[in-house]
Amino acid sequence: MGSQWGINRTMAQIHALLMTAVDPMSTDEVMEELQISRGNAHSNLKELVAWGLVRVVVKKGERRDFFEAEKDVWQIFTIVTRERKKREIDPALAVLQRCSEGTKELVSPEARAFHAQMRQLEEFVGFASKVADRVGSMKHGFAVQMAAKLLG
Amino acid sequence: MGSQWGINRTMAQIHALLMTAVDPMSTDEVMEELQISRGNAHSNLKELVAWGLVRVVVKKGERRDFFEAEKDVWQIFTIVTRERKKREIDPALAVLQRCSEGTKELVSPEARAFHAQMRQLEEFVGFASKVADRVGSMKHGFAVQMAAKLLG
DNA sequence: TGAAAGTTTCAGTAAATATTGAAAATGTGA
DNA sequence: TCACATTTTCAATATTTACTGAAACTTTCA
Repeated sequence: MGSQWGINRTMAQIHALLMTAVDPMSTDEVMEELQISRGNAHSNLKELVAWGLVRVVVKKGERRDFFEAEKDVWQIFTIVTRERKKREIDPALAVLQRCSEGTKELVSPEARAFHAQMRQLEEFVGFASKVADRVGSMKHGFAVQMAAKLLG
Repeated sequence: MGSQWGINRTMAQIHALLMTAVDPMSTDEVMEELQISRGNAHSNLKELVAWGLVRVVVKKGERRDFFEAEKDVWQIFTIVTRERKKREIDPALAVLQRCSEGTKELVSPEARAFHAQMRQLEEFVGFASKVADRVGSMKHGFAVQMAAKLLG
């Protein structure tokens, strides 16, 4: 499912596997189940942990690490919202601000059209940024209320 | 900018070029400006037209096609919202419905956990689908009101 | 009708990304 | 301290995706 969408196949597979697993799994179990190499399992698990979608669990008496996915759908959504904002919206906004700032003084018709276009985009992306912040920090209950209003 | 994000480099470049161009451009002008092959220019222009982000303009007395980008930022947003819903949310929802339907009757603890997880995901994606519909058909003015409430 | 202008297709190639597997590094208990 | 279990890194390779350029096709008008 997620492979449609920016995320690579293995990472999506591992996430799905952990989401539906009853207990935390070791790297070896993941490798075995999905028939992938150690390096691949390792790097994708690391990435999932970096996203906050998967947690490392230490079992007492066990030396190796076990992994467990966040299963609450709303939690997953807010994590992904925050990460994507950070990785996609924030850098875009920075670029747009430089573009519109750097062309502010130009006077040729083309330059003025360009500047106006950049300003509009900047405004929109800035708006998106604020919306993402709000949504990413909403509690589930509040989101449901919101939804009721929006869809009612 | 857009290359962070699912869209390939050339397509993003062409869109950016047309967005900031004052007049519609021909395939040859696009090729020349971006130093890309005819086939590449052609297929990406076609794709942009399929998305509805670019329109074909026929100039009288001119045989070849000219291309012009939608420049209104809110319009672009609603187009992208609708397209992505169609391409990402709808198919995902279909898969989830099959998953949860197909496991409804199973009784083993693992299967029940799996089913519950699928149900939750299905519910969430269904919600996302409705939100996308609403947002994708909002008028700009209405969205601004909404935003004011959300951010106020 | 046919030659010029323009568009579309597609097999081959290039570029970008993901994956492997083995070696190096790190941690742990005796 | 060493031997062993585990994690991490990374150069080589495989896979996927994008791009080229030339040929085939279509349209238009003299």
